[in-house]
Amino acid sequence: MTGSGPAEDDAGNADLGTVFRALADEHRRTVIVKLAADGSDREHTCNSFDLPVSKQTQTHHFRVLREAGLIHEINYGNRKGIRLRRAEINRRLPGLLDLLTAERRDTGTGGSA
Amino acid sequence: MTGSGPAEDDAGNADLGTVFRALADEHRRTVIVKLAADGSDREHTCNSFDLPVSKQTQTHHFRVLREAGLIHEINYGNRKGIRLRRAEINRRLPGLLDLLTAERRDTGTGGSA
DNA sequence: CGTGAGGTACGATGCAAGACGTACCTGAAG
DNA sequence: CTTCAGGTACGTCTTGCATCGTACCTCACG
Repeated sequence: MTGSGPAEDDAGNADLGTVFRALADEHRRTVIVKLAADGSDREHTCNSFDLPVSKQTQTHHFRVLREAGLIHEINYGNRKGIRLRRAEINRRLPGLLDLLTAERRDTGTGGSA
Repeated sequence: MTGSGPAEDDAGNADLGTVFRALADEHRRTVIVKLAADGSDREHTCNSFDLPVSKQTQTHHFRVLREAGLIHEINYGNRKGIRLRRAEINRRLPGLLDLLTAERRDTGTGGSA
């Protein structure tokens, strides 16, 4: 079903270790959360995430997320589109996106229960 | 004083990064999966996991899992009990244990449409 | 008290990962 | 073609982490 994605996106085989390792980084988690919070699967630009790191490092993070099967990277030459693989994630890892978005909503609560 | 001290175990404040980093390791994931597969919250001994690492490394892994709020370590002096914090996990991270156990069951499927 | 198994603490080591600098590529705008 | 912004590739530095070695602690057993 990965119609648009040829061979570079077939990271649907990534194991849990790869996914957790990708999501262990706060910057990468921020990307996924913003993507998931959008609700739509439309493409985002890299700048829309405001990551406080250099361009090279951003490229690295997006690569890790792609290899973990969490996002698609649509290459337009001198521009790039980032798209959440929501369907695949919900199929292989149901509840994962809920965990991520819930964490962000709960940030700062501090109150037990 | 590692006994019933609650302060050291209140890792319910551990953020998602700590949890994902803990679960990124295969050995630690194995521990949680075996604990979750048991169904009961009874204590397990460290030897029941058959981790292919030295004792010191096992101590390290259990420490990481404890600091991530995933397990309790009951200290009996010269022996230790490991107990899954199922209730807290399901409350703060609902679906997480399902992700872990599903991965183990799904291993080897690889049936991509 | 001595012995032994289980566990921990501290240090060292080897490897993976995050971050950046430099250089280069790609496409749009002039 | 030149310029410029966005992206990438490679090398490097630094940090973090998994692992083990050595030494020490704790309790049960005799």
